[in-house]
Amino acid sequence: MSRNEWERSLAQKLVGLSRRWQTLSDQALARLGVSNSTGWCLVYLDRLGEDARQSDLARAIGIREATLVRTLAQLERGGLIERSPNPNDARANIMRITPQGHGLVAEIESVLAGLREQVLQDVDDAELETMVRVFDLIDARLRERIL
Amino acid sequence: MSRNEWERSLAQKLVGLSRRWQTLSDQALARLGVSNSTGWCLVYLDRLGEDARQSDLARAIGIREATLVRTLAQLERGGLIERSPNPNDARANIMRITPQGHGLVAEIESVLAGLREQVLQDVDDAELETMVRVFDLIDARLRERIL
DNA sequence: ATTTTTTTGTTAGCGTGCTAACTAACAAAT
DNA sequence: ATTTGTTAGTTAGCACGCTAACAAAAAAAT
Repeated sequence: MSRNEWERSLAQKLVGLSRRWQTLSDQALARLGVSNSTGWCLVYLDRLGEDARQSDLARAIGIREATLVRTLAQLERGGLIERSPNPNDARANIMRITPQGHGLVAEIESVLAGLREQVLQDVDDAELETMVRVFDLIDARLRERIL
Repeated sequence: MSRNEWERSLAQKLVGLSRRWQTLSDQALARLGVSNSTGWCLVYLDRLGEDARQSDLARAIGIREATLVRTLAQLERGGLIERSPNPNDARANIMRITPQGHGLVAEIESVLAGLREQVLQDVDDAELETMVRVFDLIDARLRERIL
């Protein structure tokens, strides 16, 4: 197997893996009434606190602001967050997690952690750290080529 | 950093990486008039030959048949493939790559290989093979939990 | 021969990422 | 003070994955 074939194999498996993992997360979170996307959004919002901007949240999650808008609207519709105008800056919103939403955060993290544990059970610590390190290398190259 | 934190890190980076890689592939292939999805579809179709079923093609690419239908329609609209009824089986189509489409296959593969080479330049052979191996481990667990 | 099951492909509609183009508000420069 | 630029958020519309439900044909079972 040539280097090129290994590379192609990696690229293909990466994409399929990512897709399946997200699908599985969606299924696992379904009984909580959130998806992988909305769930992560809630978790990060909780972590960042109430003085975070939507742009901060988007960056933390790794999506565009424009994409986040829809996700937030879904969470708001579901009664998990509320948005109100920011008195200090009329452009910005203040995002607050409702009590109902707050009660979900820990559960979401727990479900996702359990899923990861199962899915990664065959991967030892050294391999795990290698993967993360290599992902960072790859991501750096991707980011410098994007745009 | 706990095992759980490493696992979360891996999951997050995986998804972001996959998304960015696809975006970059789309950009790189744009001047050929195909996207990452339609490009791969054409490449696999070429590889499988003309007696392949749409279901075979979908499985090879790793997407659902229903998803493939739209992709094939795009390729057909672009004049890169043609579909005609299969005389041996009235349910099935015969998919043929047009001369124009055929001329693109090698170029698509070349562009994608070049991109991979750049993006993976910091990853040595051992790491590459480790990644592929671990991906297979993870994928097996994912697949056994899906549905 | 008829009924039942499986296969093949399709449509419809959802979810979630993206870019481009926009408004409104704030900040900086002149 | 006015112009110019930047930042925050939004909308509109595209791409491409998915599931569910379907029609038509083929294959298998009775």
